[in-house]
Amino acid sequence: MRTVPRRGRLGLRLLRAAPIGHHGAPVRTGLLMATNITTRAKDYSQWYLDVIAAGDMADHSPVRGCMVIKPHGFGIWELIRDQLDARFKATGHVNAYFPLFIPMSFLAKEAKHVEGFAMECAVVTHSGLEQDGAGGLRPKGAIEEPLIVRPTSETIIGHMYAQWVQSWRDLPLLINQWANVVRWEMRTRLFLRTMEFLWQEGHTAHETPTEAEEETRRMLDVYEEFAENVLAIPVVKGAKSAAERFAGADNTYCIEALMQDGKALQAGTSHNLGQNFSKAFDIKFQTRDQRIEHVWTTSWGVSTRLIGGVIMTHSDDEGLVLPPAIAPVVVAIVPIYRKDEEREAVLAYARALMVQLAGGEQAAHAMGNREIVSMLLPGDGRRIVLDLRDGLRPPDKFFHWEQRGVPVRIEVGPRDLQNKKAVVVTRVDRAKNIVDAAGLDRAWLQGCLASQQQTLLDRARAFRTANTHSVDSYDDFKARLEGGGFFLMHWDGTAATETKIKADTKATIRCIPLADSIDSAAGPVDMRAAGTDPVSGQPSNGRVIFARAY
RNA sequence: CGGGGCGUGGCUCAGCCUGGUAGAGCGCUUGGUUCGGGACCAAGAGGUCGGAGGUUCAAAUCCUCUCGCCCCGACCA
Repeated sequence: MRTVPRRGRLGLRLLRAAPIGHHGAPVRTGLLMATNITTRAKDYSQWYLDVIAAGDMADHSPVRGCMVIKPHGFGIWELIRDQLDARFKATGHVNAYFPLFIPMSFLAKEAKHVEGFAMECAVVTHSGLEQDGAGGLRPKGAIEEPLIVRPTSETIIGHMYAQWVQSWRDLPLLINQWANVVRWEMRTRLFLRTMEFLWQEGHTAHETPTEAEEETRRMLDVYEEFAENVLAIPVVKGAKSAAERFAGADNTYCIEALMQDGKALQAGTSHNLGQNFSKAFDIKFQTRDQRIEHVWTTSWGVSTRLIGGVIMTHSDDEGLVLPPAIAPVVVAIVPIYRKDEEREAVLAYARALMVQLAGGEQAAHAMGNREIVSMLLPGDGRRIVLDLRDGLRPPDKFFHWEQRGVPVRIEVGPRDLQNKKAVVVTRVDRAKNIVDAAGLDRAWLQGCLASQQQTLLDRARAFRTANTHSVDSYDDFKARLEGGGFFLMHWDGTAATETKIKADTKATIRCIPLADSIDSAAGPVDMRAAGTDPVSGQPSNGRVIFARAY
């Protein structure tokens, strides 16, 4: 149930922005705060849902656990997809498409895989419908072998690879697919966990275990670089413990991020599947020395969950904050005028500004709403919009674009026209500045966006560092866990200890970091130094990251 | 799947206990005044109260079942 304060007739509009905002950074006061968004402090889960609603990103579907991704949310996904895809291509991968339906028998071929996914598979058992005699319909014919809707595609791709690979000359096989998958989840959350979600899954086959491991690590590096440079989300690369490993993998690597509420989010995974699937699906090749061997495979993926991670990393109590690199709209120009004479002059001024920002004359198009005119930024899919809606007054438009996370808002009115100025408001800090309109060109925009991108990454990194703690006693760990964050703690490497900690505290090993040193609130922490597991008292080879996770 | 909460115009909710012919605010439409951080006036449109059964002269209200959503647990990208 929503508990959002309703916008009152008088009183609530006078609420002021809290002096402490995102990540403790000061927020400029004097700006009204959103009244349709629950604050993070009051109810984090509700805040998350409110931000999505106010940002017009997604809607609930009539089917439980599924979501509709609305144009603004999908625009974010398109920018993620395109920029990731470019990185996959640059590392030698090509795209293909494998089918949604997988024969049920395929899943059974890899023992651990079936164990991991059996319970969350949607199963197609019938084809066709017939009247049920009570005004409704019922499934008609049972099909011979039930089909499962892919929860992931290792099996069907393994089956195909077995037919495509004969020789070492066919390797490596480097294929990615952009697809939807279905996992029958008990509990769902928009973007973070829905029954159907969009993702990419890379599936590669290699000649040697070394190559497969290199590929696994290479794609992990791609994810890390992408998360930091495009999503502005700092991540820790690491290996999963056996308990958290992908069903069917020899080794799973991941990138882990820390959300504003102190919970961890697995943002991407890369698996070294060894020969598990090649043996299950008989993917064999003739080696350079004329032996027959099974290939070594990998798989790696990121999903629409990344959007949830972006929301929970950057957004504030005023709504969505987007890293400019994935903002479908980067600039919203809001014209301000009173009289008709002013209107014409201001609109002409605003239009000229839009052209100047876009870097030259080009066709403008209505974006959905006929009164919102847009120009594409040359060279990428992002837009500058000019908000000509007559029915809304400027403040309404300010909130509209602010809550959608648009990085730059430019207000132009009669005073600006007279002085050749414009009011520029940046989303990351809500700072308002009056600047010379002549300087607002494409180069300026690129600089402004780059600077906001950097601010977001720096801010998120500082937050993570401040919420990363080295702990040496179990009591200390348990005491501080409620405050959230990453906990760097010694672990004896046994599943028993891991299970006990999870049962006691709900915290899990997020990863065994690859880095030798990790920054904590108290300074760099040596992850490799030997020590003692505070839970079991057994010796430990190094620290791992514990946290409560999404 | 267990525990809790909730389904009433597009949104947020009142009405339910104590049955009697459906309300408010916001939003939307039209006209006017407005417009630099969520305006105001006037006139309108819009709901068989999640669904199905039942009790009753009469059900948003009582009973049963069911569907969905949110929160908390067990499982997961």
